[in-house]
Parts: sequence; C-alpha cells; structure tokens
Amino acid sequence: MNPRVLPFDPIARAAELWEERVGPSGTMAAVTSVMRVQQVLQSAVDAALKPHGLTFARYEALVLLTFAKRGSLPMRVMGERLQLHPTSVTNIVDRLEGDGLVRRLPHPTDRRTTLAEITEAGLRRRAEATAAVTDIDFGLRGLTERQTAQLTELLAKVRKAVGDFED
Amino acid sequence: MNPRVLPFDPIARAAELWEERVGPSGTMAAVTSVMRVQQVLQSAVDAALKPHGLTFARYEALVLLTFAKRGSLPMRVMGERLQLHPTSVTNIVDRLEGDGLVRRLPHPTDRRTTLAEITEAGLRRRAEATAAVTDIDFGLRGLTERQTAQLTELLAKVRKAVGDFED
DNA sequence: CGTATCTCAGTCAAACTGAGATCA
DNA sequence: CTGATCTCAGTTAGACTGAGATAC
Repeated sequence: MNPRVLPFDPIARAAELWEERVGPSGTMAAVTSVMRVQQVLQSAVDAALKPHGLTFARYEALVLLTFAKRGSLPMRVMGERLQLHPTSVTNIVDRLEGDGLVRRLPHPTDRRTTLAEITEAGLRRRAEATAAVTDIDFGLRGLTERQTAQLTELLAKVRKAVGDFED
Repeated sequence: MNPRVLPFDPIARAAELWEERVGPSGTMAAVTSVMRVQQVLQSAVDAALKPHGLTFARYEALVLLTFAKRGSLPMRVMGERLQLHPTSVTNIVDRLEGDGLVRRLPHPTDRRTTLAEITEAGLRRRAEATAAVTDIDFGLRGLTERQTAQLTELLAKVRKAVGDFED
C-alpha cells in the first residue's frame, strides 16, 4: 500500500474543489469518508485475523454460527444475515469446512437446504480470533464511546432508509 | 445478492448477543455498520456508473485528474491521494487509457515518473458520470444535511487517528 | 407445474507479492 | 550504490452471471 501520510485531509480538499466546480459536496464527502474508513478497518481487521487463517468475512460467519441456536444455520439464512451472495456463502463455507471449522449437515426436514454447523475447532478458532480483533479495537481509533455510538446510530439510519431491515 | 429485507436490525441483534457472551459491543457494532454501509454505497454507485463504463475507483481517478492543475498527475501521487496500491494505479490507468479517457505522458524532468492526463473524452465522461451519481445522491439515504456532516466529521476523526493525514 | 436451495463453471475488479527495468 | 518509480506475472478473496440438480 502507500505508506505516505498526507499533510492535509484529502477528502476535505476534494470537497472544497467539488464545491467550487461541481456543486454541494456534503454527500460526496460523507460517502468518500465511509469508503476510506472501511478500507482502513478492513485491512486492520484482516491483518489481525491473518495469523489465525481467517478473513473478516469468514470470521463473521463463525461468529454468526456461534450465536445460533445449536450452532448451525441454513446457508440461505447465513446469506441473509451477512448480506452475502449465495455463491459467496458456498465459497466461504467451503473454505471453513476445508479448515475443519465448520461442517455441512443435511437439514432434517427440508432436503433442499444444507446446514452449516460450527465445530469444536471452529469455536476455539472463533475465540482466538475474537481476542485478536478486540485487542486492536477492530482498527477503530480516535472516537469516544459516545461518538462510536453516534456513528453506529447514523449508519443505522442509512441502513434502514436503504431497506436493509424494517422494524 | 440477497433481496430479502430482515424484520429486525441484524447488527443490533448481533450486538446484544455479543454483549451477553463476549463483552462490550460498541466498537464491534460501529465497525460492522461501516462495513455494511460501505457495501450498500459501493453497489449503488457502481450500478449508477456501469452504464457509463466506469467503476467507482476509476471514477475517483477521473475526478482527481479533473481537479488537478493541467489535468495531469504523476501516478505515484494518484496512489497517495486515492490510497491505492501502485499496481492498482497501473491497472486503473491501463483501463482508462484503453477507453481513451486518460493518456500517459512522460514527466518533463523526472524520467522515472509517468503522468496520467485526462483527455477531452475523459472530461465529458466524468461530467456524465457525475450526473449519474449525484442523481442517486451516491446511494446515501436517510440523513439530514446536518447528520451527513456529522458522519463526515466522525469519520475524519478516525481517519486522522489512524494516520491517514496530519494537519 | 413453478419456485427455492445449493453448487459449479467461468468472469470480473481490484488487492496483494515479488521481481525486474529504468533512472535520480 | 541506494532508493524511487513504474510495470509485469501470478495469486488471492470475493462478487457476479448463468446453468444445472434436487426437492418443495
């Protein structure tokens, strides 16, 4: 990556120029900021998980299964919760299964559906990985608890407006 | 993707379970929210840009060059501003050049560096693409102007704390 | 019958690593 | 010589499309 530290905020500067030449820049600045921060968080979390042989996507899948009753869920449900494409679920479960962290089971009543169940090794790996990501605060720095909560709230408004969930 | 709308907020639910079984969930909820919203915005913006033959990464490169003095920048500088890996810059400029939106020029004094310059066609394409993304507000919904600014501010704190820039 | 679930094959954009050429 | 800049080859994770098998 580019290890350089800029002596100014590139998003703020882009917003100024946008305002001069294009128009109102508020939305553009917010969206660019989300993109940039996501990058930062993703790479921090992935780096912390790498020694444990996990990506964030696979880690999220393990956490989801850990929280599920009986430690298993239909793959379709995993896709819903994690907002993943069905073929991505297949891929992620393939890899977790290859590492022995998850096991595929037939659904007891609906023979179309396959359950993914977390294994003992998966539970242990999930715990180790959780220690790794909480140690670095998931890469999130610079916010008080209150500001962190504010951020979550603002983003929940967006997720709701965009139809991610109802309630 | 998964077109389903959940009848509850999956992040709020995960946070409850995390709190019960793992520990404080504030950071985890914020980070997961950023990841999710980024996905939503990315796919909205990419969908709006697709008819114009651009991805968000290529669009950002065009905007950056539009704002540059003389419409050109060294590729290294593009990488810094857009936080891209050098090989990703090469790749993006390759594709933009293939579409005639950008042209490579030798740097006048430093023969190691290559300038990328936006073409007339590139300027037109940038304007069309900007209309497309502003029409959909970059996919951002559900926030007032004030809240949008708050979001940008909070994320700037993170970007600064994480060493994205100084100032 | 139509629809839902999963999988497979293949494509894609973009990040990475590592190596090399060129030049300051 | 060291270090900066760019490119190339190859790998990777993940999203996508489209097609198919199977079962509701």
